[in-house]
Amino acid sequence: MQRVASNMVEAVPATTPESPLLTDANAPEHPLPDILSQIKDSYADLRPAERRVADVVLADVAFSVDASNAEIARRADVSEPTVTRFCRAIGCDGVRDFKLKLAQSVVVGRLYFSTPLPPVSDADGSPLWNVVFGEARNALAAVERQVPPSEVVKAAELIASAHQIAVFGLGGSSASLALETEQRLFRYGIAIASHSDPHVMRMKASTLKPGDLVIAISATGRTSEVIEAVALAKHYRANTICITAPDTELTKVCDVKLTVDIPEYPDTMKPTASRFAFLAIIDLISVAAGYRLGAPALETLRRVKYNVLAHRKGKELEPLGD
Amino acid sequence: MQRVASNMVEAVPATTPESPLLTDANAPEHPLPDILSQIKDSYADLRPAERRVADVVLADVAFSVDASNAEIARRADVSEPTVTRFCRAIGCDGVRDFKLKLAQSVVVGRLYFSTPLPPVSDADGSPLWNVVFGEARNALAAVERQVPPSEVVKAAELIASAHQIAVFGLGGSSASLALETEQRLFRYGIAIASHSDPHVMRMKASTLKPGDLVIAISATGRTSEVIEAVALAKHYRANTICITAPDTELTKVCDVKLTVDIPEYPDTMKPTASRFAFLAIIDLISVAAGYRLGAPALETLRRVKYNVLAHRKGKELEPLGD
DNA sequence: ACCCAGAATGTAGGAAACTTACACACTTTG
DNA sequence: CAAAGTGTGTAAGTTTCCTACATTCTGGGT
Repeated sequence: MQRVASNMVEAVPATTPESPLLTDANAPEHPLPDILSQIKDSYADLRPAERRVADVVLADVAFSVDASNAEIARRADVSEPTVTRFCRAIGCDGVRDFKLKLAQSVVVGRLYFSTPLPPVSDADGSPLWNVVFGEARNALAAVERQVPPSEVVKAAELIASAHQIAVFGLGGSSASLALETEQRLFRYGIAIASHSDPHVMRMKASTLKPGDLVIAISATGRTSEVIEAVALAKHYRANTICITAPDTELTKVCDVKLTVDIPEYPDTMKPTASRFAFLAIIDLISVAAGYRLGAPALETLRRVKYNVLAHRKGKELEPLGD
Repeated sequence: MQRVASNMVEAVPATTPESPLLTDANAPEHPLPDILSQIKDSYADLRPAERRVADVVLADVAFSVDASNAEIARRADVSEPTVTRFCRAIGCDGVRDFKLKLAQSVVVGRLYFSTPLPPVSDADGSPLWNVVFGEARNALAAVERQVPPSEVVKAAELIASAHQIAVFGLGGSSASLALETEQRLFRYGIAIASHSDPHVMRMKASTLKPGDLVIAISATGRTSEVIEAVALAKHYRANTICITAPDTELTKVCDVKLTVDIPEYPDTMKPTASRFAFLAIIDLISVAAGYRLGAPALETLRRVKYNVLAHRKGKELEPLGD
């Protein structure tokens, strides 16, 4: 069943699927809409003409906020009702509601790029700082609440008992998080390698055997290359762990799912706060795995640390940082 | 002279007093509205009936955003045109425009308040969790307290004006943070590359010229390879920024020093929490650099982000990596 | 005290934006 | 190759908002 008949849609007021994104209990009022994401999410369900509308909106959000139904329709080369239907399809009450939400979603972007760098004040006020730190904290809190310790323990067990581990992450943040995971775990004497090239990922995946493990990292959970590589690994009976957003494609092909939903101010321009959350998850599983490995890991760690220190002309004791 | 005759107002299209808040020439489009303040500011100039409207709006912003002209009029016990006039009086084009800006102001307000901070969850978790999260939070707080915005701004200026940028980070965390920095900044269309091989670092450093920039990342601030490479870069008159611990060797060879001292619980198993701090610093400088670069960066970023959502198979809008 | 300018506000008609209902065109399938 | 069904546009509502004008109120001058 693809989608309900359009007639039905027009008749029924609007079931309001209620974006599952932000189902937080203590949400302030409106759970701060992320229309742009909603558009992207429902893009697959849209009909051709509606997609043209989506393209127009995504291509020039600023225009769409001010434009009227008719103007958008003209630019997308569709009829006005199609625009209305588009708005409904992505979960709004109508064009007005849509434009309102769209207007709200561009605010965050303005904040980041309203050229004069608003309050440069050294004091406290700058909303920029508030947002960066606030979201980082929220991300941590989200992990704390949403990631069940039992899953972390499961992940640690898989890590501790794996013959070898492959970490997959594609694109900016995920790639560096994958690298970070590798760096954390190899210190325990684990055979681990991170990959951020789709081809290499697939090649690696097809070499895996039972007892091997894949850790997949994706902020969106929809990166098809990663999903395919993981599915491939699974086909060869390797175990799979994902660190991603909940209820996404990626979670479906993984044994252990470490997921967080980060309530975030939606803005494409802004660095995503999920990196903080994922970093925390990586810490959790590596610490847990470290303890799980017990003595051998400790010994390895000690040796690594010793050599690092020695190499540094043995100045002082340091955390295993760099 | 109190205010112009209302007839005049209705005749003249709208002089648009142009909010003096953000009078930047090359502001993207709209200067991010703060209607609530505008209402309060112009309250004195309002006519009695309009003030009733202002009261109603201020008393229940959420209602006003959704309500129609008529509903607001009824609640304020005035006629619809009065509501329209009120909107004009505070500098909007009309009721529609007013509601749009009001909706945006609500978001802006939330940004300022930031972190309603969800109740920091209980302490019953395992000590492992408490340590990981506790230290991550401490790290963020340390950045907030110790890193002066002025230094961040200086760093952003250097980044924005650099011909090319090299990021140096050696070893586990620093290498992935360097990669992360590269990923964040290249989105602005900056020529940037990260390096985590000592030899390559030195080679790169010796190719630098005045106007180029090095960003050095080190948790300890004592990684000799990095320090030497930075010194080499400095010898060739490149600018240098470091992200590291305060008062270390590395800071001595850098122009802009972004340092934090993270008090850590010494546990060999636990990865250093400074990574959270450094990640936050990277966010800050990249956001600030985005501001500094202004419109061109915005456009580049928009293109990147838009194209990252590829229309693959003409079907789904999916991310090309995260 | 009265009247009159002019400001303040409401009323009503009309314009614009948005929505609904329906019809036509184009697929898909038996 | 028809029949069912889906997708989209046309045209006619409906709501929402705005303009023009009428009315009421206010304050000052005589």
